[in-house]
Amino acid sequence: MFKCIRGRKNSRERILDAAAELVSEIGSGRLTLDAVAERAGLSKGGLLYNFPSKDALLQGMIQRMIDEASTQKEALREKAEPGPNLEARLCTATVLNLHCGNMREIANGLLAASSENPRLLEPVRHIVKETFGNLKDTCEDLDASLLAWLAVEGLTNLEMHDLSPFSEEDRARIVASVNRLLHKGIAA
Amino acid sequence: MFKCIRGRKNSRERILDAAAELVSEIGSGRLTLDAVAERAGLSKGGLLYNFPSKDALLQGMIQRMIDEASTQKEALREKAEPGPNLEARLCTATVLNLHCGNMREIANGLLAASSENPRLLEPVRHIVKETFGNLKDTCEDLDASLLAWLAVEGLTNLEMHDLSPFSEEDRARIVASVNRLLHKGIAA
DNA sequence: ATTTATATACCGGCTGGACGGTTTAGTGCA
DNA sequence: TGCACTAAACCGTCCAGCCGGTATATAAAT
Repeated sequence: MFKCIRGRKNSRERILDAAAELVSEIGSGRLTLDAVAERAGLSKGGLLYNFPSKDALLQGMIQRMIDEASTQKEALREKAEPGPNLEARLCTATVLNLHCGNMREIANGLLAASSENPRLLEPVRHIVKETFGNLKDTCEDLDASLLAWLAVEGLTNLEMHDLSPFSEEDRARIVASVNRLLHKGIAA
Repeated sequence: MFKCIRGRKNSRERILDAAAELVSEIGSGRLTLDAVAERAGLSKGGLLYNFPSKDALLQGMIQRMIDEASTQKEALREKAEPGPNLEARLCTATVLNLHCGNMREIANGLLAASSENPRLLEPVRHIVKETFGNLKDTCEDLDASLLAWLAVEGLTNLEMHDLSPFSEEDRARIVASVNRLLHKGIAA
C-alpha cells in the first residue's frame, strides 16, 4: 500500500499543490484540469484517477486546508504559553501560519471552491461555527478574542486576493498588536 | 441624457444588481452573460450594449463598489463626531455599510473579478494602499486603527462567502467592540 | 518456474456542451 | 433619424468528463 510507481512523491499532494499555486497565478476561475495536470506533472487521465471530478479536487483542497489547520493548532496547543484567551491565540496563530511562507497557497482552495461551487464550503462553515463556539465558551475576553480572530481573517483575505499593502514589518507589527490585544484586551 | 426608455430604472444599475445577486446565489465562477441578462430583464444584446464585454461588466461592478464606498465615506465624514482615529472610524463604518441590508451584494464584484481576471482588482489594490496610507498619516493610534479595519474586513469577507456564524446581536456586539477599540485603544 | 489473472497508476485522444462574443434584422420611442 | 434596445441564430474556443489503452506490480494457478 501507499505505493507510487510513477510519481516520486504522493500524486495527490502534487496535484493539490499545483492547483493551489495555479489559483494564485491565474485566478480561481481559470483553474482547469488540464492546467493542474500539466503543473502536477501527469496527464489529465491521471489527475482524474486521483480525483474523479473537479468538485472532488476542490473538496480535496478544502479538506487538506482543514486538516493542516487542525494539525497545526494541536501542535501549537502543546507548547502554548499560559495566559488569557488561549483558544483565540491558537486560532489566530493557526490562521496566520496557514498563509505564510510555504503554506501561502494552501487556503486558495477557499477561492476556488467559492467560485466553482459554494456548497463545497460547507465543511469550512462548520469549522467557523465551531471556532466561534469555542471562543465563546473558553475565552476570558470574548470581545478582544473576536476582534483578533476577525483581524487575522481580514489580513489573510487581503493576502489571498493579493491586495495586501503591508510590508513584512507592517505584518509583524499587526501580528504583535493582535497578540497584545489578546493579552491585554481593549482599554477601559 | 440619462434617459431610460424601456427599463423602469437605469439599465446599467439593474445589470450590476443582477450580476451581484447572481454571484451570491450561484458562485462567481458560474456568472454568465446569459444569466445576468435574464435576471436583469433584458436581452443578451442589450446587456452587451451596456457593457461591451464581460470584463467591462466586472469592471463596472468594481467601479460601482468603489464609487459607492467613496460617496458613503464622505457623507459619513460630514456628520462625524469628533474624537480619535477619525479616518479609521469612517473606514470601518463604510466597509460595514457596504455589506449591510440592501447593499449586501455590492462587494461581490470583488469575488467575480478575482475569479475571472485578478487584474481587474487593480483599482481596489490602489484604494487599499491609499487607505493604509491615510490611516498611517492621520490616526492617533495606528495599531488599534489597523486592527479595527482588518476586523471589519474579516467580518465582511466571512459574510461574502456566506461563512459568518454571527447573529444580528453578535454582529452588533462586534461593531460595538470595533468602535470601543477605536475610541479607547488596546489596554496598556 | 512459468503462465495467467487482477489491481494499481496512469496516458492522451475525443466529444458534447457551455459560454463569450458577433451579427443581423427588426421595434418603439423621442 | 438616432437611441436603446429585442430576438435569435451563429461561431470559435474552452473544458470536464469519458474511454480505450498501457506499463508495472502482485497474486494465483498450473
